[in-house]
Amino acid sequence: MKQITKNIIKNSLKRIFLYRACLVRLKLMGVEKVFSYTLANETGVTSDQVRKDFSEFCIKGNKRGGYNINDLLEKMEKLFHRNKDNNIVLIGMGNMGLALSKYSKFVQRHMNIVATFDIDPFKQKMRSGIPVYSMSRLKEIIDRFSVKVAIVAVPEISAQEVTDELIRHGISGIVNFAPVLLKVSPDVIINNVNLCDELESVIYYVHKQIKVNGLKNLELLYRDMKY
Amino acid sequence: MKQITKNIIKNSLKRIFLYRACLVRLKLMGVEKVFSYTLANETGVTSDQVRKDFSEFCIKGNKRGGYNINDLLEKMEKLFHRNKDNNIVLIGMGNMGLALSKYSKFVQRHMNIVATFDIDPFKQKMRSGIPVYSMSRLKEIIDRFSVKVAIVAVPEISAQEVTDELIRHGISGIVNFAPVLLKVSPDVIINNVNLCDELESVIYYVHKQIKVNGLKNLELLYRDMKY
DNA sequence: GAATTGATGTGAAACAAATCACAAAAAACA
DNA sequence: TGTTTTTTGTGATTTGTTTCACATCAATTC
Ligand SMILES: NC(=O)c1ccc[n+]([C@@H]2O[C@H](COP(=O)([O-])OP(=O)(O)OC[C@H]3O[C@@H](n4cnc5c(N)ncnc54)[C@H](O)[C@@H]3O)[C@@H](O)[C@H]2O)c1
Ligand SMILES: NC(=O)c1ccc[n+]([C@@H]2O[C@H](COP(=O)([O-])OP(=O)(O)OC[C@H]3O[C@@H](n4cnc5c(N)ncnc54)[C@H](O)[C@@H]3O)[C@@H](O)[C@H]2O)c1
Repeated sequence: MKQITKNIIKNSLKRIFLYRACLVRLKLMGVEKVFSYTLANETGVTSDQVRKDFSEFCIKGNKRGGYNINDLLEKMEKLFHRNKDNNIVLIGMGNMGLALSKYSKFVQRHMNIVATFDIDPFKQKMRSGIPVYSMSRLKEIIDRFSVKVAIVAVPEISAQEVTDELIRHGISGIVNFAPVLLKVSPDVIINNVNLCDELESVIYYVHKQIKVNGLKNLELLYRDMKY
Repeated sequence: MKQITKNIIKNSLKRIFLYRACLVRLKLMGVEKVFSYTLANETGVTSDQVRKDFSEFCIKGNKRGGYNINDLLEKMEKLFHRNKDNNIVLIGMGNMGLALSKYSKFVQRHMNIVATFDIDPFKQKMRSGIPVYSMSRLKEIIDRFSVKVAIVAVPEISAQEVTDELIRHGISGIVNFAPVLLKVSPDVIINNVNLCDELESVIYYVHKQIKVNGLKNLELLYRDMKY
């Protein structure tokens, strides 16, 4: 039986995001050049790891000269298709959907939520600048804005049905906030975000730490915390 | 240079959460017994993996008889300290904080947000049933409810300062929604949730898939999606 | 009650990821 | 110009994780 994924984000990709955030910060501070160990220090990984990660994504620096921040950022922009805008739709304008629709960082990173959708007629009005449509207009909007990626923030019970509809209309990547495992064909990318699990795992490690050694057993922690 | 962690959640622990969610569902449907391959099918992993994961957490079943769902759930409850309630504080009652404070699944899983905090006086009133306090009452509440875990949902710029204060008052685990790497001593558990990165990674894989082979190169995807 | 069947549990093997170690290249300096 | 220094880039090694393979046990069948 073949293993299907739940967590599509490779660690190397996650780290690339970390490096980039760090580069943006450094650039704002007027820094122009970094070495692998600069990034390593800032992000808590090793300098070897930084270079290996860059190597994996075919990012090259200058022997002895480190990396030019602008170059690096430009390469990353291209890698993540951030030269052009990415249009996103969001389904479910409840508590979570509303928060996400107001989040300005998405736009800053060229991820535009062009429209949101909800079955509840009371929610179908302009909220926080982004229009809230009824589900009947889903196909129209997806086509008009060439949307490929969607955020699912509907209740657990509706998530599969909404997903099926999205895929039918041409969506091929989904960030899913509902705590269910969506059943999709393997050419659709699903990234599940389960905040209960995130919180619970912290509780697990905190309790474990307290139990083992009154808040002080670092060795054991390190073993579990490595990834 | 030692590698510090960013992603504290081991995959085996994440999978245990998956299994549990599945068990709860099956129990509601009246099922009493599962085999490793039942869970495997439902969660998209292999049955070997299920058994190995259980083995790691010292969970035992019955030779040939599979696992009794009630037993299994009980063992997991204990493993995750869900027999007693876990009190949580939430800092930052903006868009994200508000959504989280209204999320009913936390309570269902015995994770109680006992109080929320904000510097903005306009937000310091009862909202959604949970009180919003000024930061001056942080220590009092943490002590009163023996809080060990906090959710940080303040802007990037304030996250480190808030974290330092939390730790000073005895918090030892944090779920952090601000897109910054918090600097803490290694006995504090930090779990960073970065929703921009989660969305962006989906975009990355979707674009890659399209580029490589007009939406059809599964082999390559599988390689990237494995974890 | 022996033989068969169908599951678990776990060492061994295969695979993947991270770390190490060092060659190569470029800058600095003598 | 030659030597030293510094940092990249990447094979080799180590460490960690998943998959495989099978011994083990318990239920079922004959
Ligand atoms: N609120 C949180 O902090 C939080 C945290 C983690 C996960 N989640 C998950 O995110 C999802 C949404 O949570 P929420 O708190 O915003 O819930 P909510 O009930 O506030 O909002 C859900 C929205 O989805 C809409 N909806 C329902 N069925 C729909 C359908 N078939 N098509 C379109 N829209 C539909 C509803 O009208 C509602 O507006 C849930 O699955 C929840 O488990 C929420
Ligand atoms: N809104 C989202 O969907 C979303 C998504 C991902 C990440 N985030 C992150 O979560 C955090 C909060 O986002 P948001 O959209 O809710 O922002 P927001 O501005 O709506 O809310 C932030 C809240 O924190 C309070 N605050 C500021 N400084 C504080 C301090 N020192 N102590 C206590 N409270 C303080 C503010 O008064 C405000 O109420 C940010 O770091 C953001 O990047 C938000």
